[in-house]
Amino acid sequence: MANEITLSGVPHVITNIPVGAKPECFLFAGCPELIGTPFSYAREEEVYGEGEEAEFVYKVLGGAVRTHKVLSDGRRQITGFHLPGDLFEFEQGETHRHTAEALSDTRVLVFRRRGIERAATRSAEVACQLWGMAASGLRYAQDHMLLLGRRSAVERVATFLMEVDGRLGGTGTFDLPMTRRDIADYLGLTIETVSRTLTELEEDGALQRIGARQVSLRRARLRRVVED
Amino acid sequence: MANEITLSGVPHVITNIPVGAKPECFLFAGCPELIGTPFSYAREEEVYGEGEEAEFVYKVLGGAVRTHKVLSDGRRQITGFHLPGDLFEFEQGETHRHTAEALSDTRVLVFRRRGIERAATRSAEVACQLWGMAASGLRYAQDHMLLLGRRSAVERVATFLMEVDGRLGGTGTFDLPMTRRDIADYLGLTIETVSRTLTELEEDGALQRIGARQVSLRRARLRRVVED
DNA sequence: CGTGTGGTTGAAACGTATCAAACGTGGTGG
DNA sequence: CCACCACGTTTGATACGTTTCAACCACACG
Repeated sequence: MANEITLSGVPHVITNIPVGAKPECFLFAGCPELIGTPFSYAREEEVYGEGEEAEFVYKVLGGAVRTHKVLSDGRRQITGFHLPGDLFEFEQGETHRHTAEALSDTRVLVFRRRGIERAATRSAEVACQLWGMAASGLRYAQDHMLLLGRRSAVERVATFLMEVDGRLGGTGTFDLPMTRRDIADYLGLTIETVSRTLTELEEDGALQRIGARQVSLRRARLRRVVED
Repeated sequence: MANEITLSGVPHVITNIPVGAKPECFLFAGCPELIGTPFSYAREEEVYGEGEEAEFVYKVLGGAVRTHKVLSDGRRQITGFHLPGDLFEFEQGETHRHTAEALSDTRVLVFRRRGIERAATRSAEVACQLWGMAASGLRYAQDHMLLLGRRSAVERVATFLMEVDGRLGGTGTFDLPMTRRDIADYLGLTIETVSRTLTELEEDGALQRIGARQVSLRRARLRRVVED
């Protein structure tokens, strides 16, 4: 992986613009001054921790990342899964409000927050893009509030499966990239409830499972369960 | 109330800049081109409904507004209470993702979304302010996810009381501006549980009540309950 | 072929929801 | 001015869904 120096797990960005940078190196399409540096994390490796200084913004190239918050007694709430193409931790503020960890071996692009902020203060277009991304993150979070506050376990799991399916291409058949624990901590349930709910959905013919990870959704039936 | 024409409940903004506009008419300090128009809503009146075209951004001057989402069977999740000074519905997008209603008689300033977007595309500073506001809304929503997904009823109510206290001046004694139903729908509980939890907290000496609305918090004890 | 990790299943406990009734307070009309 | 009504709140008894604790299973890995 070029353009990268690693020093005790922390990415050190080379600031010179590499010649012939590929388009996917950019933060946004049409913003060539913001070049990311590739970086990799192993399965379960921490990308950053809550409270740490927020120096970078991340864009997932391959693999997946989860961001979460924890209470002192260990209760955990996952606030998002970040799949290829997603940007995360582009909020403002000095320190990280989450911990981020790689679900599987993951490649990301890191962008200096400084550079992004400088670009935003100079270019209204960049700033508007950032506004838009924060706004869509907010919409997503508000939808998830409704799920956490008001939906039953079956509804949560069914919603989750349809969401992952959509983000993974919408074929209806895919491998869950996360463990039961991650799903539970995302949905505000326990692993046992997630597991039981999956078997229940399978018995109702709303999905089929092959092994623990692969699922084939009967989307019409799942939609009936969610039934906005 | 000057500079206002009402037509079937919808505010119609006068686009001429009024001479001698007061500073609190502005969306941000130091952005004189964005002038708001005052408007009022009665208790329980709808400000806008989910799915409607999003034409305005709102800033609360007095009173309070709640924004919520509903499922088809009536289950409701309040995503935020908006008190004097707060801006809301400044996200991007064509249509409203929430319904907004006045908790009590409420005065707001409305700003044309068009004008704000135009200002944002022209001024990086404006766009950065909007980015910042969306980002802080996102942080707030993520904290609330942790509450809804992982905290018990007592913790939710205690957190809520401390939050309202902080936003109402932090004196420890205040009148709750919303009903038990609103509190319940904000915290993902039922009104009965909210009520029982309040009596429980009172019995534990964590607060005192006068009537249904006024509370005096023993903040040290409440903090022990929350105990991040 | 054992060992570890993640997943499933079962039984019982727990916390919150549900249903129902009583209470209190503020507003209205006699 | 007081009686009455309506609405929001509190309290009680019971039901239900999810969690907890425990055992078991399946698969990957050394």
